[in-house]
Amino acid sequence: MDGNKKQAIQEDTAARLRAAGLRPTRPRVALASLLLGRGHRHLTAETLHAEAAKAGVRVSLATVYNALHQFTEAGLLRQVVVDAARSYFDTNTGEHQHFFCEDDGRLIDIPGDAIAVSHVPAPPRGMAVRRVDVVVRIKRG
Amino acid sequence: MDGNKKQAIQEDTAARLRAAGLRPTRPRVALASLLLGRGHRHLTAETLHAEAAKAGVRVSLATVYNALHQFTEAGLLRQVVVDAARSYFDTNTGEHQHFFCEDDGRLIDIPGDAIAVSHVPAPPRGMAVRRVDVVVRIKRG
DNA sequence: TCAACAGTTTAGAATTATTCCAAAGAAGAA
DNA sequence: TTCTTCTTTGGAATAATTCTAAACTGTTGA
Ligand SMILES: [Mn+2]
Ligand SMILES: [Mn+2]
Ligand SMILES: [Zn+2]
Ligand SMILES: [Zn+2]
Repeated sequence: MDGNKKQAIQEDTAARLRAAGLRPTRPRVALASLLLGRGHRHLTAETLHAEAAKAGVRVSLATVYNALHQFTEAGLLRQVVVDAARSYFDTNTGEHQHFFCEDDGRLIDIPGDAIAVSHVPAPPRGMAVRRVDVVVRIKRG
Repeated sequence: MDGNKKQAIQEDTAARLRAAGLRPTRPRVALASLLLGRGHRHLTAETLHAEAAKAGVRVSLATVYNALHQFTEAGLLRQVVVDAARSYFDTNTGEHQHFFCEDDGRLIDIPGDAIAVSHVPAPPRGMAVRRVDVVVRIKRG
């Protein structure tokens, strides 16, 4: 990727962060560029940290965790809970669901209009539905 | 609960464990009796450990974890993943789904015949669907 | 009845993911 | 610039869970 394009992406990213009420600091711009640059992805804090390192961005793991949570709060990411051991973050914030491969821990998107959940009962009085998550657990065989 | 009834429950439990290929040891019988005695419940290792202690059963936390996993493997329990922080176990192994209250971490059953997931796409070639989990996340307000 | 083996329990250490902390650094406003 | 407010960060702290190796117990078959 040439320098001009990279800079353009970063300015775009900075604008998104500012719009979300987050200071476009060097670490945040770098992480957000990595995250939001290349289509939809599912990744963990460790994954992102490693990817940043490979891209020559030196950020602490604490900063990666901070950024992931702040981005999620800001609606730039969505957190996916499928495995008790680790937390996944999803750059696809649109309505969709997931296959979760129990063999290798991989997540695969299921378009939101492909799947339908019907007859969800009303929640207990005083409670509001925040989201309906569907996880289709799959395995080899 | 009188002694006779308690003993009857324990003999019943021992039989279930034996049928599942698990030696009916004192800790396992005690835990299984607590778990399978009183209707459907959702609980964590800590919860069960505390409950055992209150019932006068001294078992280590390691044993609680072992038992929960073995019981799950044997089909006496089902594990529910809704919160990245802790693992829930469900004494209801029938087909059903859950409300998850994000305020207090409580799980509420949704009968399996009340909810329906349709148009689940076929999994990738060579993969089989193990289960479809639906979590309706709710909160106050 | 009981030895002997295999499976089980357990205390405590280890592991792992994640969060916390307090000091040093960087961004925005003036 | 200068000042103020966020941010970042290395390292310590947490918390859930797993591991380990030694002690213990259920089962079996002499
Ligand atoms: Mn996608
Ligand atoms: Mn954890
Ligand atoms: Zn996704
Ligand atoms: Zn349930």
